[in-house]
Amino acid sequence: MKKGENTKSTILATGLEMASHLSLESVTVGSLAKACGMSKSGLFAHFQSKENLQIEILKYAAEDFTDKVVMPALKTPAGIPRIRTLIDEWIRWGSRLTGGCIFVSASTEFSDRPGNVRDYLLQQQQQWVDTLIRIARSAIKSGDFRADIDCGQFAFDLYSLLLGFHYYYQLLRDTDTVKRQEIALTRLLDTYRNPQILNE
Amino acid sequence: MKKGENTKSTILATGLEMASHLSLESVTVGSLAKACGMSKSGLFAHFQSKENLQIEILKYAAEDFTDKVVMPALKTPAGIPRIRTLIDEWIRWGSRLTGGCIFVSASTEFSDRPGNVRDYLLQQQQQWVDTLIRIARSAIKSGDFRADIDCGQFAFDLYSLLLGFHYYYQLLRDTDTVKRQEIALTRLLDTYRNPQILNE
DNA sequence: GACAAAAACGAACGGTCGTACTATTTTGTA
DNA sequence: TACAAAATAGTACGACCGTTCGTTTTTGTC
Repeated sequence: MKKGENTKSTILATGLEMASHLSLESVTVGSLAKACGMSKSGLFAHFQSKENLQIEILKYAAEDFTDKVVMPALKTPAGIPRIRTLIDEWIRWGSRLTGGCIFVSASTEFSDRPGNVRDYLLQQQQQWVDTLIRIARSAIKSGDFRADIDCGQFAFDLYSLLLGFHYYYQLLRDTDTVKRQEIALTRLLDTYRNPQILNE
Repeated sequence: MKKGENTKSTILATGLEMASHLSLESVTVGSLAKACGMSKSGLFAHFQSKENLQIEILKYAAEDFTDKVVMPALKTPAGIPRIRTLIDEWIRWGSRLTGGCIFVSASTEFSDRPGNVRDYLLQQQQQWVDTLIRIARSAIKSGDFRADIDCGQFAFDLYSLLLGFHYYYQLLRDTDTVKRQEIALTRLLDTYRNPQILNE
């Protein structure tokens, strides 16, 4: 039987969009049920608690994120091209949702709210930082980055940039955001880049 | 008569701490009243709506922020020392609250929620970006920064860095955050710095 | 087409939400 | 000290919250 699973992913997709638009907490069982055209109890039966619903929304988002952001990057040649793909797809992924990347908003929302949601989110985000670090390492191997760089520092720098983008784009709605991000990214990559040895 | 004003600022201080810890939305009239040891209706009478309460909390926070962050910076000699003071005080200001800088969390919370709270917050944040731009301009005048730099870009770069700090510090609780931020800041300042003309 | 399992529904629960009223207490001043 | 004004409290409201439970509908399989 699979009717249930079908409904469930519809619920999660709607819930994800809603969570991005407002917040994870304000995706209430009642409002989500209304948005899905079903009853509160019918929807609730798929999850066993609201906490579970929130976690499943995050899990659903993470799977989609891996598909649409991480995988395409890993398919791109290691080094700067891979990093560029990652950033481009990150921005594109957030643009599909009304409120931008849900992990950014959920992170600020749950950073001080102990519980399973926070634990799950934290694990996800550490994984994301790890991905950034691994991509920096592969850039060293490919020769694009110098060998003596601090990959953890690179992850910090890059994610800061993405957060700046999110903020400028979502709240300020600054029209120069894309340009600003591009300038900052180019400069950041130059900082870590292996000096080109011409005429060798 | 001034008893009321006294109570009001106690309420706002408690509300600010609560909003930083959880979120602006979850500062409910009931819970805030309980935290202040007074009745719901007694507290509510000071504000005319919850929206108003939220705005007044933001206003209260902004006044404190100006006092403790912006003013000390403006008292520091223009240029890189002023920028350093601004950053140091920004970090210190956020550290006083459980959940870090309230403007960061409120920004992600209200970026997609139309209304007076969002309008007020947006105005505040544009003012903040303006402050960063003006500080960059004064750094040009003081000779610390080159004259050909894009001050708007500097504001973007600097605020991205602060957001990265907030994220690493609040959610990930990475112990290297201060070090990471320091490295990134130094590099950023070097990017904009006027080349030192030695032995002139 | 029968039948069990799965899925969705409807109604109800104790609680809390923001807000509106009317009382009561506390305050500053004449 | 009297008294108006300001501040706080008490109570009640309709709405929605997350959750439970029993019922009904839909589904897949023999």
